[in-house]
Amino acid sequence: MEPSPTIEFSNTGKVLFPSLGITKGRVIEYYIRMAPRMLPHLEDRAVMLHRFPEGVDHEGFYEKDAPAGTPSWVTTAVHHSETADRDIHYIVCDRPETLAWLANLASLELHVTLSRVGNPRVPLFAFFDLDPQPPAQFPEAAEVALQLRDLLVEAGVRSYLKTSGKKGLHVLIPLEEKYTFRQVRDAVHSAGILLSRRSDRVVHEASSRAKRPGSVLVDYAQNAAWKTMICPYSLRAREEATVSMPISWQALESGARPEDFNIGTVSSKMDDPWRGILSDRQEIWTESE
DNA sequence: GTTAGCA
DNA sequence: TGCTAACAACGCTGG
DNA sequence: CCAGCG
Ligand SMILES: [Mn+2]
Ligand SMILES: [Mn+2]
Repeated sequence: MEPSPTIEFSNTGKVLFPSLGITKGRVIEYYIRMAPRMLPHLEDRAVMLHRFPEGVDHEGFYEKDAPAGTPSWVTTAVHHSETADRDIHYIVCDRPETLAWLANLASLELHVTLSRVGNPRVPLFAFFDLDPQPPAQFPEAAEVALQLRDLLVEAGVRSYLKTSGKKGLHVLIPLEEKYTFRQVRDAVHSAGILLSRRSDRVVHEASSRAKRPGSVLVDYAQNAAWKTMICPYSLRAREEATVSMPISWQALESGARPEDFNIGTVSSKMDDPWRGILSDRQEIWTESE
């Protein structure tokens, strides 16, 4: 075991969300207080950072490879990227100190893989990424999410919902660790096709011609090894400092909105609508109709 | 935001 | 020692 | 194979 780390926080007064005056210190405090909720989703997964050292009004950058200066107590896992023909040393955020260190790097957004870093080809979830196509907004995504819920209920599946923190919604189904991404992606795609038959609002392909304005895309392509999803409770790099928030289906029906959940309103004391998700492992459903 | 490299 | 430039993503699909 | 997208 490495010695207990001490982290030197820098520029804690620097404003990262100008329109709300939120400083980096507030961001660090947020991630420290949310660590109990976030670590179960981070501790054995690769993480990708979306960093904004100059704040959300400036361009950010993604970071996968652990940067020079990564402390020795930070866990990393090597993966060889075929595309880039190089090794990537993914950060594995398996302790609160790592979360605090990432926050100090101005990693406003944390994106996680859908599989364990030690078993990257086996998905932990089926992931429905619901993307409203302008001028469609959150209400349209909510309408489609509720239709998707009905379809999944018919198939006997328990599903879990979160806001993306932007305008979309994410629906997850935790799985037995025995499927390939191909199997899961195909099942999500099929459900998208079925949903598009039931609702004119739904589109199931991301091609530019298929993405009709005002529709909601059921984006199945995110179900792949080394693709990522915004981590539950991660901040989003938006002016409003919103959070990707796990919510109940009941809350969605009652008119919950993405902007209800932000750095000022979210705490780890709130009820957890995702309690038990990581042990609620289910079989892939088979659709009828 | 941090580090490597150079004056 | 102090300053500054460089650097920080890739997997997947459609065409 | 490349461009575009998330
Ligand atoms: Mn999305
Ligand atoms: Mn998407």
